[in-house]
Amino acid sequence: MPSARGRNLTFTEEARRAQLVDVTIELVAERGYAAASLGRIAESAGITKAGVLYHFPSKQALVEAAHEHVVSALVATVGAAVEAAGPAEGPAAYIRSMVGHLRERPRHVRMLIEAITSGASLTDSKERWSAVAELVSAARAARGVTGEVDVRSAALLIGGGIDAIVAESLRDSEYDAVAAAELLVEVVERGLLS
Amino acid sequence: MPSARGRNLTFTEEARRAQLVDVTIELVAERGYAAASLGRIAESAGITKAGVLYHFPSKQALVEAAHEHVVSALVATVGAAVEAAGPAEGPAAYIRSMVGHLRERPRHVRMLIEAITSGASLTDSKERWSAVAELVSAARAARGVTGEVDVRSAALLIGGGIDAIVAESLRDSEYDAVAAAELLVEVVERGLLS
DNA sequence: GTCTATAAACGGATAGAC
DNA sequence: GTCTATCCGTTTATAGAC
Repeated sequence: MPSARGRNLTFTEEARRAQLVDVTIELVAERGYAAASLGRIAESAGITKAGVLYHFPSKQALVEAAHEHVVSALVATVGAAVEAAGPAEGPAAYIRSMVGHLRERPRHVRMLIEAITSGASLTDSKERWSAVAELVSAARAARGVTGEVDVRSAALLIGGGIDAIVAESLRDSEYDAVAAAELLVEVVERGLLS
Repeated sequence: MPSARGRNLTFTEEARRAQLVDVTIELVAERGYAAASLGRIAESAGITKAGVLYHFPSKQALVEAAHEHVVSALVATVGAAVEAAGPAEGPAAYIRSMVGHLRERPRHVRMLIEAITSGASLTDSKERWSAVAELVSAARAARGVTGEVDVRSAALLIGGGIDAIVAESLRDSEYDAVAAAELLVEVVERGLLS
């Protein structure tokens, strides 16, 4: 894959880039976006500000790379889980895999939050809920459920529930996110899929 | 009420403080926390940076005052609505008043988001969900519902749903947040209160 | 009460040495 | 490929005039 630098990357370059993306995610996660300055990123990586800017043309490019990395990991996991499940179980698979994936990657969660609140162009809200809305529609069709439901709102409620569960398990590691996800699945089944 | 400055405030001081809190909320809402610098706040208020720091000892103090203002308005509205409703209708009243209040105050929403993501000490997550959890418990008792439910998770799902609805209506003013709130009420009734 | 002036630190980014 | 050195803008905050 050609890189953002317009040529192929050497192995060491690739490794450095990956390391920089990694420390960026960590810094954003632990101390917030504002604290993730070039200086601190460089320090965490063991090089200097200028060194960082050799690998990425600007701080924004680095942050975007970090954001992309996090999103790619998420969609890969969740996409596979949803496809593995049948249409009738799509929403449940989505909920379980989202909660499972994010619960195991607290640093990714912070990164996603910052990206969303910073009005990131990458995070089209519609992109998220419309995919979930289709899962809901497909599940209702597969189950032969009659009646009308606003699938957009249904999707938003599912997404909001997931966010809340993940956020809580981030704050309190004792919180049983898996059980909460099962409750959400049940509520969705009873309230939206029947 | 004695002020943070350790004495009573004159009327003009009070007015200035209120104005500064107001422009702070507006700036945070429109351009994000990072863009709400002392300089821009001062400019928006028609005075200078030093002038701002006469009224508030630091930028952080000003931001905290703005945050408190927003939270106070929210809890006053929602608290009244919940008390006006009976125990059986507590969760529904909570959902409707939260969505209604925040939908009418988009700037407050942004302020709240920034406060939460900035790891504000003021926003004890437990403080929010435990109050809602009690509403759920009371409603179940008032309705004579049997069976066990994790009220903490129930409260989190309600809160997450509200957040998602409000966020969406913030992004798309065409979105029917009131109808979405009714869907959430219905889902809660069917999935958590029966 | 609000101003000017200024300090001191930090932000991202560039040039050029090695 | 990474460093030193530097630039320039911006930030919060203070001192002291008016």
